Amino acid sequence: MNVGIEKPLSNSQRAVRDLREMIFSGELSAGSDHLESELASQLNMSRTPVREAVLMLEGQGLLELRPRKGVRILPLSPSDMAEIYDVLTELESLAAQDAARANYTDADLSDLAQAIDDMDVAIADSDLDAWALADDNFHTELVRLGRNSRVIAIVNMMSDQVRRARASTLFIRPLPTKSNADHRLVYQSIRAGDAETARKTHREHRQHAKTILVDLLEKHRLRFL
Amino acid sequence: MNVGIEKPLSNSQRAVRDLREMIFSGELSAGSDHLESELASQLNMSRTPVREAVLMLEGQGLLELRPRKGVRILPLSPSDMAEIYDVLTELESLAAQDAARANYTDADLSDLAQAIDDMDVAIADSDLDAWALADDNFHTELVRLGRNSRVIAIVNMMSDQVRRARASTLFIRPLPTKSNADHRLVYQSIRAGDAETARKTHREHRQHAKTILVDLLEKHRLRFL
DNA sequence: GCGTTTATTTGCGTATGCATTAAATCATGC
DNA sequence: GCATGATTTAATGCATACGCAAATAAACGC
Repeated sequence: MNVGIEKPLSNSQRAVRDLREMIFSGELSAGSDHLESELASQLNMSRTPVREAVLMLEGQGLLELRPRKGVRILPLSPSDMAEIYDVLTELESLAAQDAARANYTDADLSDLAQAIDDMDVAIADSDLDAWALADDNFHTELVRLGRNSRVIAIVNMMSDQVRRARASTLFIRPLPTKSNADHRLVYQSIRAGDAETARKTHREHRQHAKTILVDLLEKHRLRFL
Repeated sequence: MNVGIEKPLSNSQRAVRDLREMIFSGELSAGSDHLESELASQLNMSRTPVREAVLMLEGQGLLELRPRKGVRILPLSPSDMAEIYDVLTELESLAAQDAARANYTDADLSDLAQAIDDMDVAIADSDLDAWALADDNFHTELVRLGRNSRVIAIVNMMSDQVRRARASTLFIRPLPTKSNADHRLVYQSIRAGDAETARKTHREHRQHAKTILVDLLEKHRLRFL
């Protein structure tokens, strides 16, 4: 176990962590520009590690480096969300299929099952934050079970981008009371080793989620997040 | 048109370009370690832009930064190749489907058709390099037609990694005489607007290519590329 | 000899300063 | 009044320097 000893994070690592946090929290809002030197002084370090962090986050698609204009926090349009959801749909479905083929024991799948149960509880409590957390856990765990490190990396990256939008989208959408039935079906297919059903079910689930979300964004005229 | 005027590339951009080239050409071989300062002097610049380039390439999965051990050019195992092919399969199939839905004109699809014709010629000539180039073009164009910028970015990234292995794999595999029939079928489905067939056909094509390649690597005991 | 400690080397992370160059501002002519 | 070119401003890209920590070598005790 990790016994409390925190390894001293390097400044550039701190910068990555803190900048991500600032982006997710909205402290750095989408579309806003920031000079390297400003960020550096906010984070109490020199430009060098900030620059390195910014370079990495640019690779993650969270921001954009525009020489002499500053660092721009990338906004997400509905069509960006559509793109992201399409990628997530394909790769998570692959993960579901691979997970089903892996002959996992119930113990291996316990985290997945737990996430589903947590979502049920959250829905019963109408606790949107808890639901969002459990939903994250479900998808993270599903992808982990697929055991494709590239898929895991890409899905995490895309999920990060979605996470930013969640603050705005979470409270305008209806409680996803039905969606957990899909989750359970995916879970059972994996458990049963039925790769085709796992894949197909998850795929349809994700496609449905996409249309719901995109329609919602359009309806609320949320052009950018 | 771009009339010959080349904008002066920044040093870190040059570093990215040159390091990539050195990796693809094998000048920096898979598994080898290199100090930042060595690379810097090879590229005639200071450590700073090299470091920035390395950071970006690390995000692309081409190398790994191991403090005090140097920059490690990442080797690709057969299971890495399997992972990559799985991702490519899913995302390219998505692109094929989306392309079919886009109602492209023959003119829009001319590059795709051209790539297929080029492959035919290359196969007739037994020109493996020409075939590889045309094959690249086909896949690049297919994904471009899918019009999902994230898919394009990810596929390019994964293709880069495959490209490194091609030098080793190209000459041990049989001439892909049959594969072009698949390409044509995908093309025709896109042209006909038959998204399901385009998707399914390309998917099967890619899965087939994966098993061929992975088997070949195993058979030749190519543990790392 | 061999394991342990201490010295030395060396590569990295970061700070800093400067030259470059794009943007912004201003001046000038039409 | 507007456009165009000159001038100023300022953010960046990069080189350089330095301290720290890790790796290696050397010295030492057993």
